[in-house]
Amino acid sequence: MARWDAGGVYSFDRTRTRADVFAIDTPPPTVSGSLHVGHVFSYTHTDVIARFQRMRGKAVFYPMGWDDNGLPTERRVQNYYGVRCDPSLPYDPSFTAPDKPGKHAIPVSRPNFVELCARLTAEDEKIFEHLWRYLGLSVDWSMTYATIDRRAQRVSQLSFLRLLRRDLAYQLEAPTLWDIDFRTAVAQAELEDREQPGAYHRIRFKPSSGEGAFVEIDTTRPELIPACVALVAHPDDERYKPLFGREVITPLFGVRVPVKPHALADPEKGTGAAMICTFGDVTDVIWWRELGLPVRAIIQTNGAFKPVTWGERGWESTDAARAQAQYDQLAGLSAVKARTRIVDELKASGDLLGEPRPITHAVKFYEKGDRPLEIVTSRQWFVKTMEFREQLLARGRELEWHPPYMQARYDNWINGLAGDWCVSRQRFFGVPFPLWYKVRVDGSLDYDAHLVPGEDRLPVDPSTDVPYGYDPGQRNQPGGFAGDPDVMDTWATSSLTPQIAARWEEDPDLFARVFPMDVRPQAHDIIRTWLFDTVLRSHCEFDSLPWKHAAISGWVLDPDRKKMSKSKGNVVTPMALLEAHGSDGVRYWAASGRSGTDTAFDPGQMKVGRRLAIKLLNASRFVLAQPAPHGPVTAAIDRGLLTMLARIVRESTADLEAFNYTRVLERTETFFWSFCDDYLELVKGRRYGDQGPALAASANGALLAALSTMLRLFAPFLPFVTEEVWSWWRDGSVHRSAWPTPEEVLAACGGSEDDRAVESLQFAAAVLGAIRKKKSEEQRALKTPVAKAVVRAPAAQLALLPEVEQDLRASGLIQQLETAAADALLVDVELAPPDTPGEERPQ
RNA sequence: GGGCGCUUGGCUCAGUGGUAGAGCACCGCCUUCACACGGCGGGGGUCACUGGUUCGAAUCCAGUAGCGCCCACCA
Repeated sequence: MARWDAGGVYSFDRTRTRADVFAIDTPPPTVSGSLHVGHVFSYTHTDVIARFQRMRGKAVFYPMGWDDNGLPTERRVQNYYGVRCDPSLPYDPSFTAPDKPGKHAIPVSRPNFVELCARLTAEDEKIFEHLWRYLGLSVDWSMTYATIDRRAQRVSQLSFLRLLRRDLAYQLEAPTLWDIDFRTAVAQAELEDREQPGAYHRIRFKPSSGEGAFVEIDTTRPELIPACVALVAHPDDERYKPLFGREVITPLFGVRVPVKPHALADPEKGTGAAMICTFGDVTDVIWWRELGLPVRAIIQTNGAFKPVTWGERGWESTDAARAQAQYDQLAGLSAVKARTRIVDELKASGDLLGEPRPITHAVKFYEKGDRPLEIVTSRQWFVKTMEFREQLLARGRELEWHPPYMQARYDNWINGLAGDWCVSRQRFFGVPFPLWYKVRVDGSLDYDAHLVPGEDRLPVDPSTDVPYGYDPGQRNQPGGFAGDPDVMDTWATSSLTPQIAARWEEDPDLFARVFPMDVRPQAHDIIRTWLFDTVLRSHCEFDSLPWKHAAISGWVLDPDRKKMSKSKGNVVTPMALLEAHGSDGVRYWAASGRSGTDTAFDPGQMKVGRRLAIKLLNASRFVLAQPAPHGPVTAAIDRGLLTMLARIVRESTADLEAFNYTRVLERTETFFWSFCDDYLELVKGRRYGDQGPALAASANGALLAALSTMLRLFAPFLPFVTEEVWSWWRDGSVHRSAWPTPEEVLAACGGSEDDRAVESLQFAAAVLGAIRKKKSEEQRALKTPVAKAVVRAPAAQLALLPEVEQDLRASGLIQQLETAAADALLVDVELAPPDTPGEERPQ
């Protein structure tokens, strides 16, 4: 490793033009988590491609980023140091974190908190880099970035301001998906469904006229009755048609709400009528918006029912005193507790019909959260995506997907988009929105009056920096300014990794040499987030794809076919693996996993990889012990070997260009083993001069050419062992050597392919195999001489015999060799008697 | 509900029109002068199921089932 660094083997040559560059948009791993075997797996895939392209002569732009931005870091810092962020506190320059977290979290200011985040992530990054180097990633370590560093912040804020200037970013107060524990908005892309137990409650609503039947609905969230603003049913539903336009009275609270028709109401579900609340789920939001309903919000940002004085606008009740009394019981409670309470009240009032019927249903969660999402009205920043849907689908078709079927996930996601991208988060550790608002004389914020910094000032922190034309004393004062308190979604920054790594608008020369990049390697679970968002940003800013290829890797599954993850406790630490099986061994296993395919964690394969590396070491030692000069390759089986190898080189080059690395490794390995088992055995005697110097030179020439080629074919997969062997006899690094070409291999044996020579080699190997089989069947030592061998074969094959006979006699220890015509190859083998003393090599 | 992928020997997987393959595991043999962190050999599969196309199907087409994943406005 030290040698690679010292020689600048992996340095990016920025004098090269775009056509000679291969640029990789390396995924920045989340440093707050630990690296697991899945990282080793997918990063190896990328490294194989990087090494191949480098040997092909490309200047490989292979940076490394650290994703230290966002909630995972916040959470880790909170737990590691035992602190919590309180933005209202002033910065304390003398603050030092305790060695161990105490019982109670220590409140610290936002700048102090951010300092702790930076300190901890810096330590994590060192550990990560060590592992990557140990694994042998051919990253240019002079080009690292972190998603929270100044460069990333600058790019992130710059890109945001550009979107804002073009009206592609906007602010809106609207119902937003909200995590009540993290107390932040979350985006559609961060949702996941989880099966949760719940129960249908059948509730009756009294007609406001006092006449006619009660209207019954089923709901899983009866606690939201005070937030009910309407009932809804399908427009064609005969049962409810007469009710459309009329009003009903909510139970317990006595609020008059209309009955409305809407096509989304499913007559098959429940009673066919549903309660619309502000807001129980995303369907409520659609109904509320499309039917123009009022808001009766009751859930606060912490998930508790907010205190309400009944009688506010929109909260009229036929019995305000009763409504207030009912509601006072709920105020301050969580949704779950409120549900229990209200069910008791409904039972008492007779408005709950029958018992709740338990069900299991999918509920939306923030993917990192522990409690179901609520929908809370708040002011958030959005980036326009809906209007670009068709164009983004076209970008998806333009992108080359590996494997191709992964494009379906991208299309699926775009076709399912429900709204623009909410990019603001009510968190502390992240890239701040680079703007301020004017404060009106009455102290309220004028959100339409942004104050934005010049691009040359970026990055800014609006909580400490001051907009032009103002002085710090005017912060939060009437007539003054106030900083936007939010930070951006981590994906808002991560979606700019090509721009960050390529130093957009900072180093235009570099940017022009590497952007758009060649490949984005990533896993399939973040196509809807990272890949999609990156395409969006590039499309908006540059009207182009950010890269030409998307190389999608699968997951590593444990033997039970479950995704390996920390929470399941089935993760093996990567460092222990690398130490146990060797980096080449682990890489061998990883490289056997095809693009997009989930792969079983398999230490057995790592052992095989290590064995291959050792075999390569030993075979190389044999090849390089050149007992006679090497010279022109003339013998048939030597030319056959190089012809086969030339074909493998041709196929492997095409496969690696197409990101199909598994096939290359498999094919090269198969060739190498037959090279060891058959070819080396066949030429062993000849190369020592048994058949004279010319034929010895032919064997040695072929051995050297084959070894040189195989080492280079293996180099992207097994960088350590190949570099070691290369250093025994060649100058420089194998990883900077030229990728082999068929022409180069054939040049060593006369310049053209030779089918007949290939057949000769295969024929000789088959005869040798038959002799070995006989010895094995007879349970005799391999050094047992063959008293007599009769090769029965078609005439065409027998015609090949003279060219390989001497090699066969020597390697098979054949004393008497005869031939006979036959339809297919069959070898009669007669071994020397067991007690024959002359178990020695015939001359 | 829509979509994608997978289903080949005990295990992990190649193989996409022409007589079923590899590695691991298993069994047997061999300390051969590159390699016992080794080598050689062997047993083992009606290629999920049904139908179709074809001279011929693991391979192409249609459908079915199971598993996994992605997506969706699941009151």
